[in-house]
Amino acid sequence: MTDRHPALDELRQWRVTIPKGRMVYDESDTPKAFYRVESGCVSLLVHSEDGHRQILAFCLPGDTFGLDLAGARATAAEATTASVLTRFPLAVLTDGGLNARTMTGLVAAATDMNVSLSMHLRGLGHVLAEDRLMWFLDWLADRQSVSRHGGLVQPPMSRRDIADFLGLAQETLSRTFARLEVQGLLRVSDIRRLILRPRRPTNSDNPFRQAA
Amino acid sequence: MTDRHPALDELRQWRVTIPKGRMVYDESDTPKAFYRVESGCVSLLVHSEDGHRQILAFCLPGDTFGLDLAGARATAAEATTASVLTRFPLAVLTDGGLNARTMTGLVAAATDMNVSLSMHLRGLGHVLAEDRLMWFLDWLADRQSVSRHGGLVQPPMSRRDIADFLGLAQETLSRTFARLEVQGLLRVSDIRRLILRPRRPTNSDNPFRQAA
DNA sequence: CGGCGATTTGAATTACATCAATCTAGGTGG
DNA sequence: CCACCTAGATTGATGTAATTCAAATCGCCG
Repeated sequence: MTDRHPALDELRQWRVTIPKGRMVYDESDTPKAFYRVESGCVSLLVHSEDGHRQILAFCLPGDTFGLDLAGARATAAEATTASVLTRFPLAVLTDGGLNARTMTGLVAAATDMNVSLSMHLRGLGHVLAEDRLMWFLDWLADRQSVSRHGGLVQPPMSRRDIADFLGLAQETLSRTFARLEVQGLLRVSDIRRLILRPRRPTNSDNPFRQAA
Repeated sequence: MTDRHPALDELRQWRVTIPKGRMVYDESDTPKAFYRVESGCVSLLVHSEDGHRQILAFCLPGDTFGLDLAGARATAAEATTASVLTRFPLAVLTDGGLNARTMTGLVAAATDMNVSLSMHLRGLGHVLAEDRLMWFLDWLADRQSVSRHGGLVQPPMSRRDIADFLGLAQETLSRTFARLEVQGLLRVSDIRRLILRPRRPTNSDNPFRQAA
């Protein structure tokens, strides 16, 4: 899981440790490297001129991000929690001398991000805040492989981050959490420890996310 | 513009013509090829079990789509207007024998889609329907290079498609068009011919979208 | 223990979705 | 060529869910 694209290991690389809140890169920076999350959580986000904050993706262990070929970053990347990353200089792409397997790994890393962004767009398709939040929690549960571990989910990010990810006001998110708890879909053991009620067995083992 | 990644031309390929409304591929299909739009418009979309339709991306001439490495398509692709596509079999990725330039082109095509999806997520960050619609129209104007051509924009897609792209009800979209026209931001010459009021010159020539 | 940011709660407002009906345009066939 | 038909688009009325502003509470860190 943490090494979804082992072909990348052949690239020049090194570990970097990012403290919570630190930016990995900023919007409009010139891309110099891409990264793989080893531990922690990094969010890709943009700031509108009107102060609005929108998180495009949460990158969890195993995810690759920052593989941008344009002249400037379209998003910023910020450590949501203290994180350890593997840094791959982008220069390898122009240097040449890469074997086919590695190049395929790069394409795979890029398309993985596509899948992630597509899922997000799909999640925002939900009109009701409750549906959006449940969708998010299901996603997180899948990523943390807690489908059958008693439903304990531990969001590594703040409520504000979740709100900015789901396109909701913080207050709305807070109220939605409360409403889901009343409905018995969820129990907030701690602000970062949630217990999901087991989902109905229908397509619990979805064939499409198996090899993801 | 239509040949943003000329390296791909070295791949095995052929032209296909898709009539309006025809699916290029469906959700959960096994990916066999990826495509470049030569003319027309293709939308990438998903259908929720509750009947909700969400368009993730409009692919216009020059855009590449369908470069999926997973075992199944995450989205469907449907011709919004009659379209001509170039079809590239995905087998080339496993066959090997690709030169570095072509592989880089593939990575570039994949990251282009990332940019497109990111822009969309950013657009959905707008809370007000008016802002979302203006963002969409600005995007379309950019893609049609009409910044300085008198502001004529010709959306190739229906109102329903725009609504499903922006996550709005069709009725809301219709009312929002009307409201923008009242405010003088827009004139609806014809349902598929809009005239945008020139934007304030502030960052009209944004350095970041120069080389797209 | 104190303080500041994060989160929650409350009240009022507003924008959007929904349901329903009307209107328009494009296409077909007589 | 025109009447008809249907899908797409608009308009209206109404309910509701989310935003906003404001204040209280919680919780972490020093």
